[in-house]
Amino acid sequence: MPELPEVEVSRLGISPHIEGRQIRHVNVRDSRLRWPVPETVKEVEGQTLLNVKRRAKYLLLETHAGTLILHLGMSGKLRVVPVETPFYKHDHISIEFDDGQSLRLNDPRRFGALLFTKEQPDVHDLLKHLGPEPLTDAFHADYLFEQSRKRTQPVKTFLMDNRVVVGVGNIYANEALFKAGINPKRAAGKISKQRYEKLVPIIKDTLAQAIEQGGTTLRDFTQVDGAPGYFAQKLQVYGRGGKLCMVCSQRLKEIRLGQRSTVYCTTCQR
DNA sequence: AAAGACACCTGTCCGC
DNA sequence: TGCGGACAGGTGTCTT
Repeated sequence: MPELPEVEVSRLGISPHIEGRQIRHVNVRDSRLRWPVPETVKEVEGQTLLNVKRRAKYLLLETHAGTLILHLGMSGKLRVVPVETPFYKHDHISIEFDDGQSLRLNDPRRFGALLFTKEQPDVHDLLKHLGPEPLTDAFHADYLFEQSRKRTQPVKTFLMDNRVVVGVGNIYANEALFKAGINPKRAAGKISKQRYEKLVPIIKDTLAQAIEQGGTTLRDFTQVDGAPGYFAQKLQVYGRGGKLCMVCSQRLKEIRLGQRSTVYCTTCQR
């Protein structure tokens, strides 16, 4: 279920338990993820896990021998449990450490991925074309405005394009556009710089707040598994199609853009 | 070149 | 209660 906030919360949750530990064994219980899990993931066995980084929604587990690239897809979850803990259904990967703990990847839909690269991860095919991180200074209104010129696609699908900016998934695209008062169908190239100046901080705030909230409820990944913390955040439009707008009480409209459900207020969003 | 459709897969929910 | 169909937080790849 991860959007960027949940991936970041996952990173924060697992890293204190596994960073600095030696990897004893990579147990691939089911290699049928989005791409077949390659044999090369075994190259990290015996290595010390140096750190857990994140780029977009990819988690990067770095060792001196190379980096594991892990993606949670739509339904992936991570938890840290003692190696003797019985496997759950859909526990496809178990990375076992020298202290008797293991990192489990549970992913019912198997849209997630586990890959390995010896190179710097940012030159990997999956990562090299990614746009800026939304929470860094590289993502700013001038940049987004420039990228949007001549683009006729709806602003919502534009925001969800990883080459433009990473980490804005369906929930937060809906929420940010509502807060910014922008109709998600509006052509990205026809939106003024002023409106992008309003939108960009809203995207940053929305993601940052979600990380904070997830962090409070999902801090400890050694527990069974956490409820998605960011659902605690009040979602104003996502999942509320047909219900009343929390601002103006008009009925919220639900449409599909790029095959994704899109909810907005025809009064508040122009 | 850009935009949109499709594909991958399992679980859940809704209407009949 | 059972069954078919639609849908779900992502994203690479194919088709227009």
